[in-house]
Amino acid sequence: MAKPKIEPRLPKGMRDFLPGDMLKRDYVFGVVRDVFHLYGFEPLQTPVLELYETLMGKYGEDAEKLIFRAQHPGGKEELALRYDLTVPLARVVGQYQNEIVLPFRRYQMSPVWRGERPQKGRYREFYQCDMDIAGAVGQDADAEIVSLVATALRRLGFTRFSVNLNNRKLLTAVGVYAGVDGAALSELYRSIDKFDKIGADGVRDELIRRGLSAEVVEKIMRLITLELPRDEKLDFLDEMMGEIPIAREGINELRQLQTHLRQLNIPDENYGFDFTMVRGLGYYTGPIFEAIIPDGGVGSVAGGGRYDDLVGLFRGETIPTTGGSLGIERIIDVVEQFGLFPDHIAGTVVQTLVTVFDNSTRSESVALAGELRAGDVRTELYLQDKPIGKQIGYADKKGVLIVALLGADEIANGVVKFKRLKDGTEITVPRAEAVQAVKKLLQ
RNA sequence: GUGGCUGUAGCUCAGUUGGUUAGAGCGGUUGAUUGUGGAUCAACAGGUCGAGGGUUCAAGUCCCUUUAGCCACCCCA
Repeated sequence: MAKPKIEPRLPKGMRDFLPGDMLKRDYVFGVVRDVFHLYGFEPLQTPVLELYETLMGKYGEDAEKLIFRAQHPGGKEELALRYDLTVPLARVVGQYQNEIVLPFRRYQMSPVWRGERPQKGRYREFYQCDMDIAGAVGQDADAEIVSLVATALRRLGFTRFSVNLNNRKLLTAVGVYAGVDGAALSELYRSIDKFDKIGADGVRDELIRRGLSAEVVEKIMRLITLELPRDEKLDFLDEMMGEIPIAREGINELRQLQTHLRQLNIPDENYGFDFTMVRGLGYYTGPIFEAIIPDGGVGSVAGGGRYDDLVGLFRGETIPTTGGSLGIERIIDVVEQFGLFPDHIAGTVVQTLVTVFDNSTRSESVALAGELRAGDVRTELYLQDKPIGKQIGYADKKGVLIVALLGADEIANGVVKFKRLKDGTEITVPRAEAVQAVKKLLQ
């Protein structure tokens, strides 16, 4: 074999999805899309490229170093690949004030790009599945998002999962309670967020290392590591911090959220409170959530929360907004890991391969393929000149369920023979009944 | 940005304290079998051993540099 002139390879952190992968991905995207529609969310698509200035100043300094710049020679606009779907949404809500009626529910399933060092489960191009409601203040809106996430996970076949709830306002209150604010507060969040990874002792050590007094650290630890039944956690927080206005606000919001989730019939075991859960993005202002699948080994599979100030950056007024994102790449991994793909997601879309015996029968095979397609049978016509055994072998390797055999004998008798490969069943039927016969064999 | 591991056939990988012509499995092609696949058997094709430099009589193997990939940290989905 001659060495190819160009070595085939991908840019760092990019992936190809071969047909077998795509069929699985399309299935997951399809389930999720149906759930979006079920909850009344409308599709939105925005360009891959945004003006650089649209993206700047939204994600924080570190994140912005990861934004891909995009330019063509002589280009006058400063362009960049979108970093997420939330900022484009905010731009859209600011830009189409005549067309968009609030509250605006939209979803978007699209790739985003980040110039990070790739590693397991992290790529430079990956899909996000975002749903957001712009222009809704109440916790009924937050509950819609959480409920949607729970429904999507259920429909994908997960039963044991938990949506963990917290509130940015409570985290702020913890800071007040502990006498920490400003930059030290975000450091504090960062440490608390590591709770899952390094445990209570690890967090305690880190907080002390950050210069907090032992007394303050103990106060914080007691608050965030509550080992209480869910329904008592908020009461306890209320007792401890109820005097702090922002805490009272946060607690009330979570109470309302919980009430709405009950009304929406979300099973009790599928949500709970976790006051160590922080969420990275800086723009959250109210209730936040993260969905975890036990034993999934991938961290959270969905997350989101309320961010009341972001959209206002693109519009003269504040538009309270809440939303979330399904970690679709991780979800696909876990669906695979748990074996939750339905049987009909096979390695091919082809239901029937029409074989060609030789050039004298080719036109009849072509005609048969046309007839099967007219009958809505997904049909591939064999395109090379090879022995019939090779053609059947090709179908078998590819995972095609049925082959159509149409030789001189069959043509002379006006019939066609179908063979189901998994069990070798063969039936011969008149041409007029071909579609019917295939559909029967497929069952 | 920091650290660790790994680069040998299309893919997954062996390759001994340095020693003659670098191997296996899978995959590919052809045939045993010109109207019937999976199994088996046989044959064939396919390699500047990531790149560059060094040590040595001799380097896939040892040393240095470099590059790419993977993993962990940071951060995040």
